[in-house]
Amino acid sequence: MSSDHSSSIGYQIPVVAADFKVACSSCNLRELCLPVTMSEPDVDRLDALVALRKNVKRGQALFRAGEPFMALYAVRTGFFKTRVAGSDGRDQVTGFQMAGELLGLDGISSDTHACDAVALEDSQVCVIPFDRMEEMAREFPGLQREFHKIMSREIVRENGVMLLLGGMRAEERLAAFLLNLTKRLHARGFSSSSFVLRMKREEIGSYLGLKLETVSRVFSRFQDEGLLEVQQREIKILDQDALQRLVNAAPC
Amino acid sequence: MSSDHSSSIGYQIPVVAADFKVACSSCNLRELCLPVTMSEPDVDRLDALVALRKNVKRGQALFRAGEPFMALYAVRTGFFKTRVAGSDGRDQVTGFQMAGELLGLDGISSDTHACDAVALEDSQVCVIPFDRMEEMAREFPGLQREFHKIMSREIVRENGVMLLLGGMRAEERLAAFLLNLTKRLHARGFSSSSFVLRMKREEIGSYLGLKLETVSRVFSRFQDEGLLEVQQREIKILDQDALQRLVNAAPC
DNA sequence: CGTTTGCTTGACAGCATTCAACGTTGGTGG
DNA sequence: CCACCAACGTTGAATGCTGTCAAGCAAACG
Repeated sequence: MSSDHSSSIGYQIPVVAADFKVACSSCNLRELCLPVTMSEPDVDRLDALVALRKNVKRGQALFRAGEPFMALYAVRTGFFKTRVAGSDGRDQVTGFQMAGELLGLDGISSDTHACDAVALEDSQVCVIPFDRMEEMAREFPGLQREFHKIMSREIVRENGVMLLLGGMRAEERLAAFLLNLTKRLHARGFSSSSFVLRMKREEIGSYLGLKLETVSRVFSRFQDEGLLEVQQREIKILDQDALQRLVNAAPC
Repeated sequence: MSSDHSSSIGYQIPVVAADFKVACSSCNLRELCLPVTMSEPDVDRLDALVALRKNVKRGQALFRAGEPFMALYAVRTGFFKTRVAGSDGRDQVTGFQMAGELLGLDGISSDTHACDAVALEDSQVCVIPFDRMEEMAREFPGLQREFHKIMSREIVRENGVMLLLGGMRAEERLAAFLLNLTKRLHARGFSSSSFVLRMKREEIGSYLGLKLETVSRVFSRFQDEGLLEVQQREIKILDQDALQRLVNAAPC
């Protein structure tokens, strides 16, 4: 949209014009992001790794399935969803990413992105050219190890989602989802009992293998039972233990 | 069992006694396994990476969730399933692995295995000490890149399973499962139209988020419709295109 | 202030699960 | 060799959870 406009006034504003030169060494997300285990002097060297930052407006795609894979992206601010498209138009939300989390790992396997990454609110990411990442991983064992851990963590996370999708009932799925959110928000210094959902019911439902009406109904049921308060996207967790018990509970 | 016996006759046969010293350079799975993209001389160096082979009898676990993570395992012969355990005893099969595929990637994230790997038939794996793998990956960009692709491929595979578990109906799930099997068997030089399932109905069901009765029913329905012949675990695909159409078909 | 988008709630239908019985296979021992 | 048992697979009938369809409401946006 903005590029349409710029071309109409006679010259093209390069994409990077809206982006920023930055440094890991001075980033407040260091403890959550790639450099988490790296020593001080090594992190300085990382500054050569993250070339620039990139803004993504709410609703825009950071990348789309089929596009060539060049870089990983670390979420700096904002919130993303990733989704894969089924052959018939169905799509499945495969994850939600917040500050400090990495996007684009799916692209490595075939040098082509396998999913879409869409910003759910105005966001900013650090662009990590993958070739350079691998070069530096060869030089810094700490970076190499951390990167492998991040990929493995993603595999383990998806294992957990498979468990959820494979056998849990609607209430258990939503409880697990909310507990996962609270945990990640807490790790980032936000309140884990009171927060605003960045995604709509339909996106939650897609992620959890439910229809949006079911998500809405379960929210209402949780509220009736006093487990939480819900008003549109505003959530207040009232009984975290009860949610935890739901996740642990046997199916029948 | 054999170690019980050996201790009863007065001395302990070390675990590695049943294992074998081996070389990637002379392995017939080179085109399917880790060294797939590596040049001839580099593969020779890989021989230092794969220390030994290990036999796993049908029903035995190669590793279990909670055990310390030390090595990756490349399936040489046989067939495995991986499963995660839900907190209440439910478990979810997260994958089936055949020759050339890697086991243990889940363990990297926390230095602890996150799932069980169980042999579905007498099997043999190559043991790849992970520390050494990382060392060599720093030395050989080709190995590094291939390893990253393998991890990414696992993430993409799980994305696909999420799509399947999240929105597909029983018939579509089983069709997708069978097509995936035929593809992998074909890549290994086996018939893709006639094969024997290595897993039971319950394990297929767990992987697909279905009960074993449903799996059985859908097999029967496919047979009635002339898509395949099924007799216990023996499968003969009669109409692969129809199965493909099922997977592509819209839900309604 | 009206329109659009997202959320909630109700009634009904459908697909998969549950429960149960029966059939088949393979191994063991009489 | 056959009987028996245990494990696995098949099939039927009934229940139930979630999906579907539809209407109404609330919030966001221009």
